[in-house]
Amino acid sequence: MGSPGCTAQSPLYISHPHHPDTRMAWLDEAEDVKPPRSLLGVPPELSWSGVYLPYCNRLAIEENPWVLRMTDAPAPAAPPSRTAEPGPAKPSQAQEPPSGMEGQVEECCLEQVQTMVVGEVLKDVDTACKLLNIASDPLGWSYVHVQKWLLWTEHLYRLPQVSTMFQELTGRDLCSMTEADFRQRSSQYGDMLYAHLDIWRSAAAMKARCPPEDSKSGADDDSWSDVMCDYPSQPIHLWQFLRELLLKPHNYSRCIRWLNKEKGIFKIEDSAHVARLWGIRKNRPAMNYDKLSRSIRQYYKKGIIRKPDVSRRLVYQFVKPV
DNA sequence: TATTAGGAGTCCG
DNA sequence: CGGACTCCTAATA
Repeated sequence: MGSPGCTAQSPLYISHPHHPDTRMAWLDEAEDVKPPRSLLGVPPELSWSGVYLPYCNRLAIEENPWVLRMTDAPAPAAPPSRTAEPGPAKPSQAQEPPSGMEGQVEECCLEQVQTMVVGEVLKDVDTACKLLNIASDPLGWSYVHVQKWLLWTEHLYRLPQVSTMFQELTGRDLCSMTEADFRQRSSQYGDMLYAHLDIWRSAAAMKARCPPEDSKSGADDDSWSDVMCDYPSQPIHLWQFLRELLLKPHNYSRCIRWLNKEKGIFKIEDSAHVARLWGIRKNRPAMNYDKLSRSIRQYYKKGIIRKPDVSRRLVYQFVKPV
C-alpha cells in the first residue's frame, strides 16, 4: 500500500528532504501548521545559553537538516523523541548512568553541548546570511533584506505568510521594535519572530566580539567566501547559485549534489527544495522547479549548463566544470 | 505524474 | 538589452 507512513506523525510536518514524499506547501498554504510553541516566551534578556538550548532542542526536533544540523553532533545522538522538554533524555539502550560524579559529568557535558550548539547556531546564521546574501547584523538590513529574512524564517519554521505584516521596515526598525510591537503585527507569530531576530542579533554581536579567524582553522572542505567575494552583492545568476549549493555539501547535499565533480555533473535530489531556496534567494515566493528548470534550460544555448551525454532526470552538467 | 524541452510575453536593473 | 520569471503546449519516461 502506498500509505504515507511516517508523514502523519507530527502536525508540524510539511515536507522533508529525507522523505521521498515531499509535499510542497509554500508558505501561504501552510495554514494548518502551528509554530513551535516552545520557542515562545523566551525572554529576550536571557543570555546565549538561555536562549539557545530551548531553541536547539526544538530545532533538532523540527528537523531542519539543511539549515540547523544540531542532530549531527558527534555525540551519541539520542533518538529523536518528540518531546521538546530539555529534561534529561531517557537512555534508550542499556546504559547505566554513573551515579557518583553524575552532577559534574552532566554539567561538563552540558557546557560542551552548549558550546557546540552556540557554534552550530553561529554557523547556521552564517550560512543563511550567505544563502540570502544579507549581512548577519540585522541593523544593516534594508527593506529587501528584512523581507528576505522573514521569508527565510517562515520557511524555517513553516510559518504561514507573515512577511506582509512587516513591510516597509528596515533592519534598524526591526531592531528597535519591542516584542509587543512584533505581536501587534502578528499576534500569532510575532513573539517567535522576535525571538528569532534576537538570535541573529546575538550572533552578530558574538561575531563582532570574536573576529572570524576561521580562515585556515579546519579542514572545512569548502568555503563560501571566495564565491561570495566574486559577487559582493550583485544579483546572482542561477548557475552561480547552484554552484554555491553544490560547494556546500555539508548543508545541501540532500537537495543537490555532485555526481561527478570533475566533469561538473550534478543531480538535483529535491527539486522542490532547490526551487524554494532559489525563490528565497531571489525573493520570489512563487518559484518552483518548473520555472527554475526553464531558467536552467536557457543556459543550454549559452553554453553554461547542459544535459550530460547520457541524459538522466534531474541531472545536469556544467559545461565548464569548477 | 513529474520531468523535459522550448516558444513567447513580461518585468526589471 | 540580458537575465530571469511566468505561462504555455507537447513529448517522454
